[in-house]
Parts: sequence; structure tokens; C-alpha cells
Amino acid sequence: MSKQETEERVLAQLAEVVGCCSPLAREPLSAEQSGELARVFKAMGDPVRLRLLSLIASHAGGEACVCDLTDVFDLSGPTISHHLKVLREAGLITGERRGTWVYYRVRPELLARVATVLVPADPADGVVPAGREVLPVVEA
Amino acid sequence: MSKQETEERVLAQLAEVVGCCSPLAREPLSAEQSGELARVFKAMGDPVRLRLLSLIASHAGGEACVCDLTDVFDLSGPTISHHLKVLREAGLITGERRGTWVYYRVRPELLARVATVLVPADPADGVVPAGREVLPVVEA
DNA sequence: CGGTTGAATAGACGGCTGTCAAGGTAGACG
DNA sequence: CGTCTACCTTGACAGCCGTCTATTCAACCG
Repeated sequence: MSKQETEERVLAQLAEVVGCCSPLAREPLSAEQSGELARVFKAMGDPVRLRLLSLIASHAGGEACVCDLTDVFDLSGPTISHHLKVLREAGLITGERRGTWVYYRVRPELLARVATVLVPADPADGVVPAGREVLPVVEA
Repeated sequence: MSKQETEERVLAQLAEVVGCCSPLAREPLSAEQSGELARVFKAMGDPVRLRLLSLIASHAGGEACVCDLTDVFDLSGPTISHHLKVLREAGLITGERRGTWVYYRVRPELLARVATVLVPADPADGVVPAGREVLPVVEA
């Protein structure tokens, strides 16, 4: 089985999980929930911001200096700064000044929370199709 | 261990996965990839659309008539229609007319694809922290 | 056929957003 | 202190977005 076939298969399985058990599909989101979530999705709804997020997340040491980010894009400094601010206000990243430079790092908690809306996060909920079993949490 | 403690624990584990192994964190997204993804996130970046998506996904039979959706919101029909169109053009839902009514259903494949950006989808990639093991795909 | 109802389209309008140029602030270094 | 560098803030402006009303389309029913 090729790599691609594997990916397609896993994707189909994931789709099955999403379709039946994701919190999104289990019960309607409240106005409040959808408001909070939408804020995060909205922040990720821009190609530049998504790339910034990815650049920061994948950078060595888990953090990236603004100077590492500006060169990648054909955009002015203020524009990058603006996008970083949007990501920061959405809670997706944090910024810290150390000396001359400002370093950004992602907050995986928030990405995780978003992911739990799409795929079930609680093993206790248990409804997992064959082939994508999730083992229960092992007590410490 | 309470339900909430469990959730927090799982969330922390998920964050660990996202932080180290999600495609988003493994290597920077290309301009093209981020463009495609951003289109989907943008469509989900509105509270009304997110709620519509959730209402459709969680509705009995996996599909919902437009008439089921309009009453939930304090919005005009055309506005709902507009949001449904945005979701449709993002590939998140499909609409089908049967007689007088139009029924919408979600396309879990696309939600799954989005999810794979946040959490690793390929068991072959394997780097899964203890407590959240993913079994390999069983060959047919 | 004409009327009624469910849904989509067209057009308009206010507000938000992405972008830039200009100016401001914080730290490093003589 | 002055100046240089890295970054942010402000203000402006074009374009997009969410919302509405009015209109159109599609299907059912007398």
C-alpha cells in the first residue's frame, strides 16, 4: 500500500470519526461557544497568519524572532506586526521581548482546544470506529 | 478523577501532540497550502456559520432542511442563505433540493482534512505520547 | 393556469480588514 | 548623551463582509 493510499485511508477513517462523534456533530454549538471558536478560526482564516503560525510553530526551539518572519513575506513590517497582534489577541501565540528582539511562540493548548472540536478528545466518550482506537488514559 | 480533570489531562496531552508533531509545527506551510487552508478556516470564522455547521452536523439523519436552520437565528432568510453559500463554496457542506425543501449535510472529509493539520493523521508517523496511542491501520 | 410557500439572487449600505507610509518606543552600543 | 536597530502604533484608504429589502426562481396545490 502506497504512502498516499495510506493517507487516504486514514483520512477516510478520520472523516468517519468527525462525522459521527466530533463535538461539532454531537450537539449544536451554543451561541457563546460558536462565538469563542469563531474568533480563533477567524484569526486562522488568513493565509499570511496561518503561515506565520506555522513558521513560528516549526521554528527551531519552538520560537521565532520577528526578524525571522518578515523576510518570508513580501509585506511591510507593520503589516506583519498587525497579523502577529491578531494571532496574539486570539490567544494563538505569545510574544516576549528579550533584549533587542521579540520572540513569538505558539500556545499549543489553544490549538489543541480547537482540535477537540473537530475530533473527539475524551477517550471516555469511546465511540471510535475500528482501526482508530484510542486507548484510555493511564492513571499516574 | 473527575470528568473535568480527565478533560484537562487529555487536552494537555493533545497540546503535546500538537506542539511537537502536528503538520503545522513540523514544517512551515507553503503559500499555496496556507491559502487553501485559510479559505476553510475563514468560512468557519463566523459564529453564525459555525453554528450552522454544527446544527447541520448534529441534526437527525445527518442532514437539515433550511427551514430547520432559519428559526434558530434572529436573521433574515437571505442572510442564512448567504452563509450557507459560503460554507458550500468552502466545501464544508453540500445542498440538495428534494421537492419543496433544500437539505444540507456536512462533508466530513473536509473537516477531517482540516483536523489533520492540527493533529497528526498518519499512524505511520508514530510519534504519539503515552496515553494517546493510535493503533496501526489493519490491512484488508 | 394562478396562487402560495420555501429558498436563492441582486443590489445597497455600514462596518470591518489588510495594507502601507510615517512616526514613535525600547534596548544596544559607542 | 546620541544614534542605530528592531519592533510597534497611528492614521489613512481601498476592498471585502455581514446584513437587509426587494425581487426572482422552483415546486407544490387548487
